[in-house]
Amino acid sequence: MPKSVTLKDVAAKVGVTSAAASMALAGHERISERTRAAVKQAAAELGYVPSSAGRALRSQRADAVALIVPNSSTHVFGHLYFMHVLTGMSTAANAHDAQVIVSTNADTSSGGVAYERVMRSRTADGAIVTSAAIDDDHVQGLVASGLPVVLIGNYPHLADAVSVGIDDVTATVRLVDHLVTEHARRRLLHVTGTLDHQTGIDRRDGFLRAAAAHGIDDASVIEGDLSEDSGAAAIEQLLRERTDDRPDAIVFANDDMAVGGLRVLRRAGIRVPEDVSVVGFDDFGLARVTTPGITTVRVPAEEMGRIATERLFELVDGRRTGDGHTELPVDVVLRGSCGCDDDPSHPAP
Amino acid sequence: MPKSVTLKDVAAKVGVTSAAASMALAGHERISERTRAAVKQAAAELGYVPSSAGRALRSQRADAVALIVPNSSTHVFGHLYFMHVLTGMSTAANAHDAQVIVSTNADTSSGGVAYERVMRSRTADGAIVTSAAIDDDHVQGLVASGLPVVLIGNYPHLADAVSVGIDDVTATVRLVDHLVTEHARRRLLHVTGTLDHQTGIDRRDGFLRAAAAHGIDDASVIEGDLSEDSGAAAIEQLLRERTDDRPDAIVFANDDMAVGGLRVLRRAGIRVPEDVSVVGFDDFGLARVTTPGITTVRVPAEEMGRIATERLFELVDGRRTGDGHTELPVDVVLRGSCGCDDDPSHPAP
DNA sequence: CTGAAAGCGCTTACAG
DNA sequence: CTGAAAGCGCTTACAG
Repeated sequence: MPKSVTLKDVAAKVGVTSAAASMALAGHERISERTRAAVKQAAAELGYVPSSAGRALRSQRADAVALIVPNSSTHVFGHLYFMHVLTGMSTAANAHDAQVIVSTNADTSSGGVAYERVMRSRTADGAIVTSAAIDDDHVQGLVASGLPVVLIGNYPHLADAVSVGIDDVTATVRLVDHLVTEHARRRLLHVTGTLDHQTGIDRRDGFLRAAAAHGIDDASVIEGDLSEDSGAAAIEQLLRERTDDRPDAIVFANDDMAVGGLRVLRRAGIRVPEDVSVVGFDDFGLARVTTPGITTVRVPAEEMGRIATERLFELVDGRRTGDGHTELPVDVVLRGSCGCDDDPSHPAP
Repeated sequence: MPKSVTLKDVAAKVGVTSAAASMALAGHERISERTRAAVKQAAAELGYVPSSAGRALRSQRADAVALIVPNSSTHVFGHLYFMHVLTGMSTAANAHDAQVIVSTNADTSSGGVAYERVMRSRTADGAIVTSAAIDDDHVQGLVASGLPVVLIGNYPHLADAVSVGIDDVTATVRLVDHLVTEHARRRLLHVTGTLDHQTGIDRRDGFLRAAAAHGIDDASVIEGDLSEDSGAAAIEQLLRERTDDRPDAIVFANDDMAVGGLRVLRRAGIRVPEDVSVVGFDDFGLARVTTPGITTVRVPAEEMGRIATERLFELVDGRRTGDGHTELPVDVVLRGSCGCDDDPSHPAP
């Protein structure tokens, strides 16, 4: 049982009131230097640490920010993406002496419970929401309520929200440009992400727009759900339904699906990149490790988490009004799966 | 600005005191059923959610548990391992209506700040500590202080700690047994993990013990640090220093290093598994995705996180005394890198 | 200038 | 049985 050392204990040891001790620790002018030093020493000796509950109640501030993850399914939660976002959040939160809370819905049925509880119980001063579906009412509600919220991603229908994201359309256009220009691919297939998320729509639109710009009007699209299995299923469907005139380039909306697709292609004896180019999206770790490595777009998830959290503190501190979108640049990472040389250098130790 | 709805607001709406409203919401007998219903309805209408600070201050309980990650380096933090542990923690914490706090040291120099602050500020009722080094004084201090702490891993020198882990020695023995018995490998190399962590020592000891049991007395060992690069560096060293009598089986202390090693072997034109068998440890995601897939030990990280958190709540609630180790079973997962058939089935959707 | 009360939101132990 | 005070730990606004 931790006998919590309270401010009163520190004060008693020095012989002042707890109010005085509080001011002394805060370095307040009105406390004599002598007393300040004595209080600080007593606090150190007793191992005093302010009670977060007491401080929070008094200051109406939790000194904590929450990461809200809409669906807690292992599929989504297991994603390296969240680890990167969380790392970025931690960096920013540490700089502000704030805690990071991770909030998940236990099951999908419980809907917005994680949202509501974290926010209104004032357990956190604000929240980062990522991977929210376009029609997720809870996000709408949160943003509309005026609570400090920063979204990661693009939410064109929530114009007055603060958000941080990348340009999925342009990034996908660059992938397609590369396939057409550098590798002379023209029979294009796109396996989409979840189309109830803006990223899914944007990457598909980028694909279609780029194909059209190159005068390719028979580009095809299969719907996926970002899981490795759905990537595999899409390619199985392709091989089953189209025995000739198969694509010579496949643009997967993320690396997980590309991994599943590569597996099916390999089993079918179709060579990558000789017979078909493959590209993915994300570069959170998988794409570097497959054979061949997957050409992809590197999404700066950690930086997104960090910047989103900085924006959130600006909001919480009232240093910023409640709108504005920050767009981060992305890089296309060329590896073997598109037909480029697989990066022969190995990362410096 | 979130105009927090307080218990007083709810009480005022119904015309009772906030004390009465509190009891009504708690379903206390002494409040008439009629009033109870009225209060509950008012609370719902106003969107009342209890203030976590008020409740925490009063009840001396934060209803939160912390995951303490000793070194925040991206290398460690980025690991899928933590995501799995965090998922398990969330499951258990949700069941107890508690929040999950992730606490990291901003930089390695700041030592035990994350430990001390989280715990003594009573921001969390207890903590899970994972991946702590053997000589980490902070862990010792935490455990000794009597605060509720559950460790993930094996800490033989902290006999009175509550911990959850696997048997790394036996698991590694099983890997070696497989290589020797099924694939007739006898020229064995082990690339270790970090030897200031018990897992590193245990996996090395398991390797050496199993080799000896098979009458192999020239098994060799190279020290690694669990990073992909150190796996690559170990194999580069091997190829440089030993031009003949090279190993026919390499046991990496984790999958990340095995990935780095596979890359170097492939560039050197050495075939896996024909020329050399490779096995790893962890199975957090990478091992399934390489070509060939990596034979490995599946560490039940999510379950470890879940069970550790359940133990922690037992400790916090006083339902358990402060010692005892829970050992979880592990499975060896056979894939192509050891010489077994690469799993031809693909996971059911 | 300094001492000590008030009050953040909550719930339980006490007084009536 | 029920009303309302007390107090968790903190810090600021107020009284002296």
